[in-house]
Amino acid sequence: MQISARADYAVRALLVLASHDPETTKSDVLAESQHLPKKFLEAILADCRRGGLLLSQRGAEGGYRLARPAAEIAIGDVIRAVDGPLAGVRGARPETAGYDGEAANLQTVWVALRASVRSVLDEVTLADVVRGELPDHVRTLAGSPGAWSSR
Amino acid sequence: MQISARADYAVRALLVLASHDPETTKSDVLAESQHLPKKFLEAILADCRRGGLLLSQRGAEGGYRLARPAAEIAIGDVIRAVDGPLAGVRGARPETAGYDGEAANLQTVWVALRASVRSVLDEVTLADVVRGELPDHVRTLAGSPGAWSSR
DNA sequence: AGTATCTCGATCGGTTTGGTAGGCAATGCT
DNA sequence: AGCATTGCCTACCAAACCGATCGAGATACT
Repeated sequence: MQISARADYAVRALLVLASHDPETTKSDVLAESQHLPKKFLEAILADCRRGGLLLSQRGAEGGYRLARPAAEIAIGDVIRAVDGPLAGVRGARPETAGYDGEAANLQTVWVALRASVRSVLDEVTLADVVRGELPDHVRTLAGSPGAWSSR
Repeated sequence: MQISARADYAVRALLVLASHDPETTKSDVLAESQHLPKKFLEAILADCRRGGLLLSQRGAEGGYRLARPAAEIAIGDVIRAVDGPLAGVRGARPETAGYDGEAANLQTVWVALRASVRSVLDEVTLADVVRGELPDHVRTLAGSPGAWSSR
């Protein structure tokens, strides 16, 4: 249940792109404005391009731009592009589990967990984060007691 | 956002222990009844013991048993015992992020995500899963449209 | 004491992760 | 045409992690 460096960097870079929409921005600018390792970021941006989130332009005056409006790209889309499926059990999808005995109902828990994760990551878009206006559902979660303290 | 083999195995073993409560059960039985690699499971059970979830008895007639009633051990407790914090960003806690610029509000998203994960894993206990009676909140999530299909 | 169990600590090989380096391909400017 | 700029691909590397195992230490029974 960890957000990898790839996912974190990808989201941050796309947030910068979203705020510069629709002009193209070069990777240098993205890396410096969020203090990300340049070459590593390039590899991540390539994943986003292959995932259909980004368009790229080579050569001088080149750079990247969003393939869709920022309001139509969810955080979950970005994570899926760089890390694969949002949630899984031992590398596989929760619905393909096949537990028996006392663990028979465990599958339902994992499915509920995935649904819960999706309810956050698939509802928040890049535009939401840039504008600082998160969906009510997400604001409620972040404002619930103990949300900001470790456990 | 993956459930590791350690976490999956740990939960399944503790579910068996919960159903045998309060008698001690040896790792052999746990491994066979859920088809888990025996020696690997032992290492995982040791983590649970150090985490205060299990009591162990060495030697002949030894085995493991729950340190608390099954209704007072949440799935989240088990995962924390074997994998550390439930949710984090690049190995650190979400609240220690320190984003700036366009990503300033991203921290709130990660905190909401963690709260969402906790709302499932910290509300479901071992006893719930064994009895097949999950909290309403979790049943609603698992029953929501699309919860059982991949994306 | 001896022995059969059973847990515990250390270890190990392979994969993934985070990050770097260099060369090639495409584009625009002069 | 020639050159500077910028993305793209392959390879490489160290460190961490993951799944799994071996040998030793603790306990109970005879």
